[in-house]
Amino acid sequence: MARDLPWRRERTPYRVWISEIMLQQTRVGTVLPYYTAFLAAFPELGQLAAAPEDEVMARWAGLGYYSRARNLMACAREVQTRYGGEFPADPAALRGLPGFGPYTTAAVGSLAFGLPLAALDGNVIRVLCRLFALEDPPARPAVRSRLQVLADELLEFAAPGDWNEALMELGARVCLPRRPRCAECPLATECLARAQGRQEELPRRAERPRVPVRAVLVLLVRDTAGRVLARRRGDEGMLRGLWELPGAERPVDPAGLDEAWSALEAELRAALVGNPSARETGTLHFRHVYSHFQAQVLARRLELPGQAEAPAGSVWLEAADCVRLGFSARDRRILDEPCWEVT
DNA sequence: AAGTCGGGGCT
DNA sequence: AGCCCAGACTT
Repeated sequence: MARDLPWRRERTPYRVWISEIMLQQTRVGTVLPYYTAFLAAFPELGQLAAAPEDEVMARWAGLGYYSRARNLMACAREVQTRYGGEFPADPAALRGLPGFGPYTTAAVGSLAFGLPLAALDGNVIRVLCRLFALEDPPARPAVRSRLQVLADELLEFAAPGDWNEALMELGARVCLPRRPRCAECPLATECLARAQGRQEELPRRAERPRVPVRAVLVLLVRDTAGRVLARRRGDEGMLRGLWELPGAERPVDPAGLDEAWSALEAELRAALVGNPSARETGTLHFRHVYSHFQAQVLARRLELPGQAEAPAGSVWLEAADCVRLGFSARDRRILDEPCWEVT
């Protein structure tokens, strides 16, 4: 039995599109609340196309892979101006839109328009690698092409949308990455990996390089009025366009973390607070993992007497603004932390 | 073909 | 702490 998910209730191109972009590299359970809020804020494509960038980014904040949100806005505007506000029911035209790669083109094309395109996502890749006992790691582009051919051949042309959804659902709920539930699988008798007892070994994972570590120091600075010091990130680099708490970071050998934090705190407090009477009221430590590095985060909560001038590039935010504006998950965690270690 | 780009849940 | 996820884009 398939799950009852909000984007399955009405398969309109707009709703299918939003869900597919959000679901890229992101689990259903994570997407659900974002999807609901996003559709409430932008019920139709025209409203998304006309929305200010900051508002869209704020709705996306915390989901990650923010280029998806930027492509989403570019795509909405292109569909509006070039296709009169309606997604084109054509594979090549869809594939040319921002954020539409091979998977999303097939997913939106089949689910929203019934186009005969086989969607190859992580779930389907796993199912096919096991079904045909493919030895080669699917991370390789050559293997990916072969999988696409297999998926194309299997595709049920009478109902490509239902077929894609069913295959992905099978991967998500039965053909699990670890401990697949072969007893519940309708393909168990056809599955070559299962016949060989190797369903747990396939697909073969490509080994990953160890991710570097960065020491990160973040300050939650509040004044007497309860305002919080923050700044908007620039237009380049990671997390661009999002808001952030003042912080500093540097690459570090895990053994030298304490020393790195001390140095970072010294420079940051001098540059930002510059006030020796700033009172430290709490501290917080956690690890935050990004795509290609991990951050060891030390956060300090500071109370500043009076109401000082904000340093260049920074502003004092009211509490309501802290809720409304788009902060990354790292800073959202610091802003929402109820239980600081008292120092 | 490799690197960049977030975040969270499960084991 | 490692793994993986309804990937796309740049170099």
